[in-house]
Amino acid sequence: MLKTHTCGELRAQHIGQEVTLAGWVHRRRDHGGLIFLDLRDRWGIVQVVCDAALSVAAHRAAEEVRGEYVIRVQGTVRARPEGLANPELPTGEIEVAATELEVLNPARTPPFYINEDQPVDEALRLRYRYLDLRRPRMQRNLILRDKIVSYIRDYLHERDFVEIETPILIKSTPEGARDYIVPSRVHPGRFYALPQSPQQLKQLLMVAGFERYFQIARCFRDEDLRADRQPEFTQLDLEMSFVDRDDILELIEGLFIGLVERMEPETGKRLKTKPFPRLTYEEAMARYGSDKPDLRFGMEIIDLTDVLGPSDFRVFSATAAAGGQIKGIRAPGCGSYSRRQIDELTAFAQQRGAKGLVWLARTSEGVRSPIAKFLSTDELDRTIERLALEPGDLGLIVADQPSVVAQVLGQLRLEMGRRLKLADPDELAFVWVVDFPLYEWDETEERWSAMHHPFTSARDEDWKYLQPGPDYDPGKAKAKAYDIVCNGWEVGGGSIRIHRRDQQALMFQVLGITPEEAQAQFGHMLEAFEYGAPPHGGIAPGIDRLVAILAGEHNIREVIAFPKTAQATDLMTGAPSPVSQRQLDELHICLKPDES
RNA sequence: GGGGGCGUGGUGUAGUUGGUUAACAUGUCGGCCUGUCAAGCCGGAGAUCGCGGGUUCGAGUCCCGUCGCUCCCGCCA
Repeated sequence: MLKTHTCGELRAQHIGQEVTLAGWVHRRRDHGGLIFLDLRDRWGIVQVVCDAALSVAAHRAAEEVRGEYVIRVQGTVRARPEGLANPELPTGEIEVAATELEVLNPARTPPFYINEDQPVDEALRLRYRYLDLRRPRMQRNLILRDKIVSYIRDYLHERDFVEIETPILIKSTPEGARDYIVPSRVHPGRFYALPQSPQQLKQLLMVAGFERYFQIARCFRDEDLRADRQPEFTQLDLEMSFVDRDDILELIEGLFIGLVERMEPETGKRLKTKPFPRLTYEEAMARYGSDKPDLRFGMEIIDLTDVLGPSDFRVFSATAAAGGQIKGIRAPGCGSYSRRQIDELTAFAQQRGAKGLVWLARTSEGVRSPIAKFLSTDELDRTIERLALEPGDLGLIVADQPSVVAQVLGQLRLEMGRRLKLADPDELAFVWVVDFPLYEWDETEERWSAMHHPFTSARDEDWKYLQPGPDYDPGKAKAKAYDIVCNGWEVGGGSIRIHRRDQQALMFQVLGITPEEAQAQFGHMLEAFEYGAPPHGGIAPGIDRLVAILAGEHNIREVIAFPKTAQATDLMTGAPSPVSQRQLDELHICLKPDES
């Protein structure tokens, strides 16, 4: 090693020791005959004093040194003079008096500050990611990520799980997200796909008899990005045999509770409730307008259809008559919102599909609302009571089809929560959402599609909705599927799988996949199920999202060493980039004329 | 594919209803300086205001297009 100690470890106990340090020059303070260097390595910062009176050579070398130079220093640890300790620094009691200073490598002036936590344009950070990663924020986040992954591995190994790698080059399947595909050189015109998740492979590992499998798995989806979505991301992929839903839920709940509590000293994040509450999908949609509700605050959505449906206000009565809903939320203390603020909220609601937004402010005198004149005293009183409006509160009401009402009020709830700062940033509100529908209707393709994926089991009592016959009604079938949600982020999802060939065939039939197509695309799965597949199920929590939440970051790029931009490019390497004609030829690929 | 936001010395920002030489902080370079720790003091350099076009006597400012970054909708089994 080029160093005997790390910069961060030196304390008063080391006083008198000869040490050799190596690291980056964090800051330099030149007093003429005396130069102070703050030397930084991964473990911390220590002050090096280069005194011309002590070593002319070290002092002369320090005069040439600049920020981010890589240097090696030999010297003696000594106590700082009386009253000159720096309480801001863990090493602040001491300093290293340099006897020798060697520049291992000079550095150009960095394009942005490394020694200050000043905001920098993200494009610049990504272009010079290796410099960005030197900064304390990214060092902290990536080290936290390592601790989290390490905790997860320990937890699962203690419970007899086996970590098994699965291939990155696999077969493309039409279901789900758009695949990243890789051309085959050996087989002209054929392609591999990168896994959207190791879903089928982990199920086959259950057929193989491993019973408890996990993997910290990279997954790839060629879809547009979001703050919580990257084209490649990492999942804790996990599968167990001979389990039912609650076995998976209890395993993961134990993992997350233990993880959060272990990490609390450095994250400052604490659980809002344990054990985790459970909501059915229906409840979540009805009460929070979302299948990933932020439960750090209340502001539940209240059903007013029975109160306002019969009213003389045409919008309400017409909506109720058409099978729609009238629902509202209470925005505490917003009764004094100006016309302008109300207009903003109305525009917000309309952008999300509402035809309009009805508001109702309770004042000390009574009620102020554009629709007050259409409502009877009784209807008004019952609305106020149902919404629990206190004087000074604002009620926001939407009338529409249930999906629109949920969408709009769910978003409005989050928006009001933000405005009123109702969510505690240091609180983690985990919640299970269970009993998802097995299918959702795809409007554009006019067919049923799997809400989770086509290997998800229906609830035992719901298989009848898939059987051709009088009970056939796929929309009614609920799945043995579950999501773990935290602070409004979907942190993971899973299900109990189908393990019988007849049930899998039924599933494909409802999805409109013919037996021939099923054979071509999933033949290996169907065949495997004929060789003694155990009942099994699993879950796949997203590591990036989990780490981001624990790190207090609002974007998963902050917990990924080398992320892509929102346009799925890598500003550091320039990927994606053109390739040579020779490479294309080898792969039997011909570009369209306007795209080459 | 659609909508919103941002783009001004290396970095972070200011720049009024269009009006003289584009301002501030910090960094950077040079000088002075032996107890600083965001060191201090003095001096210097550094911007075709993302790019292209238009309106105008005059554009950082207004309009159109375009590029980049970002957030959201669609999409994400």
